[in-house]
Amino acid sequence: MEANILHADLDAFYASVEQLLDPALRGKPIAVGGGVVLAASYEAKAFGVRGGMPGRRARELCPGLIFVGGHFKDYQRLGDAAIKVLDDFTPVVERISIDEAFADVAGCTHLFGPPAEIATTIRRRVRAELGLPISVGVARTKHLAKIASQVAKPDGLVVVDPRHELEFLHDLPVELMWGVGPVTRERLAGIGVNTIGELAKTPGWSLERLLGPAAGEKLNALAWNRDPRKLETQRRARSAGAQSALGRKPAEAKIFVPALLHLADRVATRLRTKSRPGRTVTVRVRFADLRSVTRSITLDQPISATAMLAEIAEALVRKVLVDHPHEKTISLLAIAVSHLEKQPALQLELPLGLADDRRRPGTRKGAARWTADRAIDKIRDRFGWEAVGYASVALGQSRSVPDAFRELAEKEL
DNA sequence: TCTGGGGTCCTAGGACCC
DNA sequence: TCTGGGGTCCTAGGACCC
Repeated sequence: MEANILHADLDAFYASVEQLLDPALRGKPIAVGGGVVLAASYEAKAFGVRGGMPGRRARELCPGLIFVGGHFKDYQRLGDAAIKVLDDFTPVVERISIDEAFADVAGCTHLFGPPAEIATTIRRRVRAELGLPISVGVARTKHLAKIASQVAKPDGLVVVDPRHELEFLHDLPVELMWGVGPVTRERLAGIGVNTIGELAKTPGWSLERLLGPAAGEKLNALAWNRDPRKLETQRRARSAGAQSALGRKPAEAKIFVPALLHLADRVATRLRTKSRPGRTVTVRVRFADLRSVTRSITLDQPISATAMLAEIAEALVRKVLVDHPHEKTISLLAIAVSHLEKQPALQLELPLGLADDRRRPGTRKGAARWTADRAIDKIRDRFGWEAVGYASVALGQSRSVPDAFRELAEKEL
């Protein structure tokens, strides 16, 4: 069995793009974002600056930190271009995010040489054609290839010889494994397990007791590099959602009703565009102390109408507030739709003549809404998102992340 | 003026059916 | 009639990833 799986990962992607576009930023600690750090350059990471960190905290850690506004269109363009380089070698590419993908080169080594050579060519081309550093890991399994690319960073290549997989793996810390975050790392440390080798030696029943049946089984398999996963080139999204941090707002209808309408508009429009209505609606309400609560309902029929989604979300939020009568302040609202179905575009939520029951959204009211949504979708197709809709005044001021950044994170439905 | 926004998967309890 | 078991779906919460 050869090491045919590549994992390619652009280094500090957004920050590298900024340094590419503005040479004055090269070699300097920079952060993309403002209120919150969306990405940090390696120079900034050296000071402990991390993605997701509040801007103020980042400035404390790194006094010379330079904040730059995001060139989101360029991120999309350059991320796509980098993945396209992989596509030139093999059709078996699984894109994980804007800046990261797996490729299986088993079928093309006769054309392009051994996997390590292909990886070297990919790195050279991305550097020459796009001006960006990219790290690549090469191994026999996805999990190992992913770890190898992390080890290779920044701007490196690591090939794991199939004869020496466990030697490579077992000295590494457990948190390099896919699926081991802060909580699991601490739990493992509690039983004296810090490296992947120590994890491999831990009996299965012990891991299962500590982490649950699925995680125990999975981690043991990964620690011995028994990772049977194949590349999935055509993954469909299983849910779609939108959220908005509100700062601190009173838990009142005049706040959450318009905010939910705005979120429902974002989500439902995406569902309609892709003809993927969904049956389960989930809302999340975060309180002032950052604890959050969810409520969900699963409908008999899938929905994608903006007003319908907004109404259901509103009912669920009211349920949350009834269950938490002492919470007077909310700091975030979220709507997600799951159990997505695939329906022919013209069949969406046409009136079915059923009673006006919340679980049966195909009502007479539904017909008018369907028409209204279609009208709004059409206007936006021609004149852009801002031309019409439910732009929320309530969200206007506190919107901390540009819409363009949200769109980068959206998965293809 | 105390931390973003998009996702995936797992768990556990309860309802319900066979 | 009572008891039990298995499977599936729903709901709420949580860990994790980019």
